[in-house]
Amino acid sequence: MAQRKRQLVSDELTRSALQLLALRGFDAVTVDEIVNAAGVSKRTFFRYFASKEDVVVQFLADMGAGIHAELAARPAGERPSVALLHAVSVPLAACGDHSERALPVVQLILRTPALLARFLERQEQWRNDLAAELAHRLGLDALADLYPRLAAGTALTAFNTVLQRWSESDGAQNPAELTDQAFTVVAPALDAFALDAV
Amino acid sequence: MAQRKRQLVSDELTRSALQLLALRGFDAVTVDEIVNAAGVSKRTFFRYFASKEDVVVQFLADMGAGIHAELAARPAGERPSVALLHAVSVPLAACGDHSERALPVVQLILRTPALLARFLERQEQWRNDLAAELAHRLGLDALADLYPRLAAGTALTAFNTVLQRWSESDGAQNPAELTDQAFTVVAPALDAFALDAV
DNA sequence: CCGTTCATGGCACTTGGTGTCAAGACGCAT
DNA sequence: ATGCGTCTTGACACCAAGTGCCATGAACGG
Repeated sequence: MAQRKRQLVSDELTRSALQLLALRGFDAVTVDEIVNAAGVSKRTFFRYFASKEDVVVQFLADMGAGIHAELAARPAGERPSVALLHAVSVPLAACGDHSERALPVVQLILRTPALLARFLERQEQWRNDLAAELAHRLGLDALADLYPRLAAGTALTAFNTVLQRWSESDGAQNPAELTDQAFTVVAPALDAFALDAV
Repeated sequence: MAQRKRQLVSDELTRSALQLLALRGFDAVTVDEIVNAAGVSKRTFFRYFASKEDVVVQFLADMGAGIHAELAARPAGERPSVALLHAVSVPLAACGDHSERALPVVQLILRTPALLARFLERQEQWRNDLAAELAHRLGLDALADLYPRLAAGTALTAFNTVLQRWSESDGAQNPAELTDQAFTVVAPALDAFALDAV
C-alpha cells in the first residue's frame, strides 16, 4: 500500500514534469515549478529522481530493460541479426503504437542536449547488458571478444537512427518499417561472427 | 598576439584541470580549485569552457574534426569500410602514440558518468558530420537515406569499442590492431550499400 | 493507547553557471 | 606623449541544481 502511494507520487511527478517541459522546453522550467505543479516539495522530487534530466529519461529507461529481456527470450539458435531485430523492434513498435504520448518525449530528448547526453549515457549500460547477453548466447567472452560489443553497439545505432528519423518526421514514418530497413543494412555485420563460424 | 595569450590561458587551465581531476576524480574537485591552481578567476574559466565537463572533453574534441577531415581526404572511389577505417584509425593511432597523456584522460572520461555523457553527446555531432560526408561521397540524401547515418554510427561504435578496450587494458592493447579487428567485423555492413549498387 | 517506522517538508548549504559592470592592457592615430 | 576604442579580466551578485540534516506527522503493529 505504501508501494502504491510511492508509485502515485512518482506518476504525478512525471506527469507534471513532462507537461511543463514539453510545453516550454527543458531549460525554461525549474524544478520548483514542477514540484509546485505536482504538489510536493523539492526535496521529495530528488528522492524519486536523481536529477532533473532523470524524470524525462526515466520515461524511456524501461526500453533498455525491454530490449534486453526480449533478446534473452529469443530462441538460442537464432542468428544474431534476427534476434537483435526482434529485441529492438518491440519497444520501437510500442512507440509507434502510442505516438501521442511517446513522440513528444522522444522529440524533447533528441532536441535537448542535456537530455540527449543522459539518454546516451543510459544506453551505454544497455549496450553492456546486450553485449553480455550476446556473449552468453554465442559462448564468447564478453570482455575478451570485440564482437559482442560491436554487435550490441551496431544494433543500438540502428535503434537510435530509427528513433531520430521517427522524431524528425513528426511520427509520419512507421518505426517498424524503418527498423526493418535499418536492419537489412546492418545485418551483415551482426551475422559476421556466425558466418565466420561456418 | 592576443590570440596566443588566449591559447596560453586555455592551455594552463586544461593542464591544471586535468592534473587535479585525474588525481582526485571529477566530482571531488571544484571549479574554484581549478582556477586557483591556474591563477585565474572562475568567471574566466567559464569564458573558455562551457562547463566543467568541457575542459576534459574538449581535450578529445579535436578527434571528431580529425576523423571528419580524414574521411573527406580519402579518394572518392574508395569503399566506405576502407575510408572509414582510415578516418578512424588516425586519431586512435595518435592515442596509442601518446598514451602517457591520452590514456589518463580517456580513462577519466570513460569512468565518469557525467563526462561520458558529454562525450557521447559530442559524438552525436560527429555522427551527423560523418553521415553528411558519406552521403556526399555516395551521392545520397543524408536526410532521406538511412545508410549514411547507420554507417557513421557503426564506425563510431567501432571507435568507441576500441577506446573502451584500450582503456580497460590500461593501454596494453594496441589501438591500431584493435581497430583493424573491429573493422573486419563491421565492414560488411559499411559496404552494404556499395554491394547493393553492384 | 503507545512506540516504531517511514515518507515528507523545511531549511541551510555547497556548487555549477550567468549577467553585469568597472578596471586594466593593448593597439592606434593624432 | 596623449587620448581613444577594443578586448580581456576580475569581482560581485545572483539563480538553479542538488545534498545533508532534522523535526513532524501519518500509518502500522503490539
